[in-house]
Amino acid sequence: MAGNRLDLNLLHVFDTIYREGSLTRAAKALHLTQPAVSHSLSRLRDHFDDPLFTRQGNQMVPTPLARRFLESMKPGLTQIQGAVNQFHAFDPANQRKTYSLGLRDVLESTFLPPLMQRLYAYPELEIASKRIPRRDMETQLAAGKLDFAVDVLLPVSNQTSHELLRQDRLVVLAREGHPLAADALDMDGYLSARHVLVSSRAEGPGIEDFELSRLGVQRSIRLRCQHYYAACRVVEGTDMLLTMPETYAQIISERANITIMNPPADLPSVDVHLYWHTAYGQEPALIWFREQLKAIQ
Amino acid sequence: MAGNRLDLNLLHVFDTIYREGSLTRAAKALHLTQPAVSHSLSRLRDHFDDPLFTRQGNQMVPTPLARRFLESMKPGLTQIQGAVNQFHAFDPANQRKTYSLGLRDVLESTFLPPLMQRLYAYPELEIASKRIPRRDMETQLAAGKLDFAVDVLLPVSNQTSHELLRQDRLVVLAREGHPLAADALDMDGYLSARHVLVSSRAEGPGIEDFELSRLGVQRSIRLRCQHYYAACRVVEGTDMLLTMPETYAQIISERANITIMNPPADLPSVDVHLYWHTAYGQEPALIWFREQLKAIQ
DNA sequence: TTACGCGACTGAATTATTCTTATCGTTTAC
DNA sequence: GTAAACGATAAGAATAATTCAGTCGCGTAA
Repeated sequence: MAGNRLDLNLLHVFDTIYREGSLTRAAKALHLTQPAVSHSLSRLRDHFDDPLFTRQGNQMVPTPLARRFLESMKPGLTQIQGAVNQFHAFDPANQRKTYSLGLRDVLESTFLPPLMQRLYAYPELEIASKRIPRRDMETQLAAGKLDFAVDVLLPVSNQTSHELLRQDRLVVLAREGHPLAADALDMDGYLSARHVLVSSRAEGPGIEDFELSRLGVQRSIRLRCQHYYAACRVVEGTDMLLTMPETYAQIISERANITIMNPPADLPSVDVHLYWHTAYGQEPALIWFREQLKAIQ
Repeated sequence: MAGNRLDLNLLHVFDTIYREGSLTRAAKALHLTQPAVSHSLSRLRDHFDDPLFTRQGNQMVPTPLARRFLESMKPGLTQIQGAVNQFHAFDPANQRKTYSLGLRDVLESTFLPPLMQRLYAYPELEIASKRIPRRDMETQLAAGKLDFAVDVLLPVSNQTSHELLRQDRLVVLAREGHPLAADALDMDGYLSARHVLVSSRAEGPGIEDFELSRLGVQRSIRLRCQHYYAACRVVEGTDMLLTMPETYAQIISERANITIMNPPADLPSVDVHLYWHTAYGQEPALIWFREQLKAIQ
């Protein structure tokens, strides 16, 4: 590469050194020898006039400039790799690939265990789950910082595609031996109890409350908290009821003294959708991953 | 480059051939010889197993696959170039750079003329203005398809930065010789007339109507349309009034038989903001451009 | 139709770059 | 304290890219 323009292939090397924290390991990952990587690094150092990585103990620690640089070039590199791979089949058994997922807390517990079980056969694949604010979901997908996001139905621009992954029925949880758990739960019983509401928002009703008010009734919410797990602990120790999605309820109830009951009326289901950037979603590696996600339902 | 991984430097060549539509011109732009570019192209052809560009007459036309590929890799390439340039000063006089702006129709007329006048001294710079739906603004900024967007104040995620560019006062327009134009416009006069409302939305009041209803009055809107220019033509030919931002009103009134009046009450001003992606905005070329935009106020 | 010129392609030789092998100096861990 | 691990460096080898020279195809003009 003539001129002062940076050799783009060095970006791969830079990214790998950053990820591996070692020239030797980076060399192995790149199928090169250690001196080759060392030379590439020195070329990068010349270009940026900065050491980029300093040796501390037995790992190469990035300098602040290196951090800033990676931060701003990594999404672009991911996109380019995706664009290039678009025209070649994806081989999950041999190709290394990191998928980054946006999952809200509850979904981590319901999705990751079966997903990792399924992906265990592919040791080269790596999953990174992040919790991101809803408002940032689309921009992160568009910026290439996130491959997929899983969430309830949200309004999105047409640059973002989505697909229904799972419809989760709402069920009611009570402690084992709860007086209302003896028979099928009816509306009078449901309304006579005190309730826990789990919501990430600071105020406003839950989706089940919308349906209840449509039926002309109202329940008495005595606790509002952010996590279902905490709510279940409360339910375990009191006579309060908790209304929540069935899948996660099943998982929690396995290790808790909790009974799951059908709700006293037809409540709306929680629709869990998979989101991805329309254009980047053409990449075979991402198409393959979508299939895996759908298969674990 | 060993292995089957694509040499990333070829992407620059690909992009340039695409842009120039000719190997010879691409070679000049890249400071290479024509056969060098030809060789690079044949390497790309091997990799993609596709001609990518076919000669038609005296220009190289991209194949459908080439189009698809450019579409998906161009944003990433732009981002990477930005990330690399981040650490080197920007020289607007000699460096080639294309800025892509998201402008809504009205803003094109108010921004582009003074902007291009200011940028005329820099022949290497290129501006592309696009109209994009509001909902897509953030994702396009995040995807690197847009460098800047200019619009009224909108809710954005913290990945998008914004800055107030200009506060535009609302004024009232009437045809020259309109009976109400003889004296200063008072509220009784304003309300006695029929009004045109310009809005990109299909329904709902304008911002001036919010203020009027706060004052306990309501005006009579008889026409709702999408463009101020069309609305002015209507105003020119009738006794209807139009309330709109002053800057654009000044521009239109120069070539129309229209009088500009102060509104009969303090109306809220239209705040025009400049938006950009927080991370990419660190690039010197973009910082420089922001300065230019602010300077033309 | 033919001649001319432009622009893309090809091949061989040269040049330049990048990789590898071998070795050294540090640092870390046992 | 010693061995192992890791990154930097030097010199030679291999590879890849560039240039030069020439061919071919196509469009344009005589």
